[in-house]
Amino acid sequence: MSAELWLAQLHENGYRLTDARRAVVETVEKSNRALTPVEVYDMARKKYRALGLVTVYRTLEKLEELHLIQRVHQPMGCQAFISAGEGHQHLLLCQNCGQVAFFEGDDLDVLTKSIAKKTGYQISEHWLQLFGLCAKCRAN
Amino acid sequence: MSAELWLAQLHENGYRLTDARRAVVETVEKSNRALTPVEVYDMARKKYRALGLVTVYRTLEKLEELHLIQRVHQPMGCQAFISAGEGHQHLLLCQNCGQVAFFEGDDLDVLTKSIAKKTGYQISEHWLQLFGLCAKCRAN
DNA sequence: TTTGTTATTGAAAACCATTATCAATAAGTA
DNA sequence: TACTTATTGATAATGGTTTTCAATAACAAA
Repeated sequence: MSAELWLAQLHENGYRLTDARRAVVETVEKSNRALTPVEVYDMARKKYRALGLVTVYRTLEKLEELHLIQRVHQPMGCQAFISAGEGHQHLLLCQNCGQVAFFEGDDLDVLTKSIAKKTGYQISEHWLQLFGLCAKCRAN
Repeated sequence: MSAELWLAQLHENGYRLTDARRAVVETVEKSNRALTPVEVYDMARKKYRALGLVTVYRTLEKLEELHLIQRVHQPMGCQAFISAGEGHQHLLLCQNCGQVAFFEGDDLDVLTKSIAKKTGYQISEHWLQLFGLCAKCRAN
């Protein structure tokens, strides 16, 4: 997925293409780690100085609505966003540099069914997130 | 774990036992769903009217520090706390009534190792959370 | 028990992230 | 090119959380 495709998606859904949105989209789409609204603001302003923080919030809101980005939950906070993986994916976070990797892995069905049986719950969703060190950080 | 044990833990760690803390501890320890600071405040004030919201925040902070409670992450927010399970446990949340159930299940080792191999990450932690309907809510 | 030290308290103020308001602007269409 | 209206950034408002501070009360020691 490139920034152009994200912009096309926005346009297809009736949103206008503006310099502010272009700057935000290019920033978030390119990042391999989760960014907070303020981080996006700081970075995107290098592309478009007049950008306002409020517009960052509004644009992130729309990108999340279109499932182009997703919120990342971490012990230190849950305000950061990363470009969303395609289909059902889980996250793997580097605790040192913050880099995010995606992985598929629905070997959870067995576990899920066993838990459903034990607890009487009807399970419809799951969140799985792994934490560790990426190859680069592990080397240092 | 009873409220008395939580209070004992606080005392052992050099914290004083006060009516405010007793009210907060009894409220949180008894709940089978995650509570936000304001919810704790409202509920605990029925036991101790003079309680201040600030004290709720401070007490929750200490309980978390002692691993007696843990933060619960949900799509709608991540400010709520529930009494922590013993040892390594995962959460199962009812999307209707909010009831929380714990389960163990470290069948994740196989998955974790496979992901580590594929991605080059060294994995040290994982978060797993299931969502669904509890038996009672499923019946209605 | 009484006393003294000091952690704890609640109220108020400060803080910070997020959201709402609003007039000016500019995107997209006819 | 002109027109409609979504979008913008600045400002203000909001709401949750944290800090400040003087008064209080827990609890250890006498």
